[in-house]
Amino acid sequence: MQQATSVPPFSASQSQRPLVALFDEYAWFQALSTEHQQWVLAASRAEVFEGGAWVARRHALSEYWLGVHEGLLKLAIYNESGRGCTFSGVPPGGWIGEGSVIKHELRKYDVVALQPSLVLMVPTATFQALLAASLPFTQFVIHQLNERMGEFIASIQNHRLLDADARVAQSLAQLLNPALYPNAGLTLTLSQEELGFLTGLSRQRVNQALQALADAALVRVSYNQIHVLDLPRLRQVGLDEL
DNA sequence: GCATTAACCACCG
DNA sequence: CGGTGGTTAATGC
Repeated sequence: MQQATSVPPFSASQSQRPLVALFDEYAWFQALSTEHQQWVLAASRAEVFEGGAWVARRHALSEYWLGVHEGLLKLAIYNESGRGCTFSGVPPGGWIGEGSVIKHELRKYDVVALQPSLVLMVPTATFQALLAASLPFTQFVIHQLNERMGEFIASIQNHRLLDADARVAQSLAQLLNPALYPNAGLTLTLSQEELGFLTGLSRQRVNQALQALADAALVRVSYNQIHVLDLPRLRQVGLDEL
């Protein structure tokens, strides 16, 4: 894995569209006053990361609040021997890193791009200023933290109570949680190996589970992609027996 | 028995 | 070629 191109000048993004068009897709941005929107646009930037690139490193200063505009990120920890532990995947529409930004802490996990990704980067100072000045922004952050807390609790429950097939189903469903990831589509470009890291299962077991879910017409699997056909039923897999 | 691991190979891009 | 994924045999719980 290599660092992606990272020269952060003050200017707007090097990518195709103007920043305002990117940010305007997010409800929290639309809820800001015009003045507060200008704060964001003046200080933020968009950056493209290659698949496999580090977006942020554990133990580094959290300089940005990160939004996934396109692609897919994951939150994970790697030890010196290269063994990793994946906590969460973050599809388009997801915003991460409030915790470290709010607490002025070093980042507690690595952020890796699993696919070529366009990431919106809001500087820590801007985030703090919005939190202090904007009620809509504060409400959004509380909602976001609350929603993700629920997801992590569900993750622990899934891990301890559900069989492997249901755990895979729940992990996929979590990646499509509209409250956290409003811009995620129904197709995930994600290798079965990565889904194994995400669920704590072997690649082979994930493959079995995906075939079972495909047989039940809940998903369709193709090369490096998983297409969700029936999200409501996928969400329900394994939970009826609890 | 069921799941994981390693190994091998075929296929896709 | 490298990444992905289907399969199998050995091993572990």
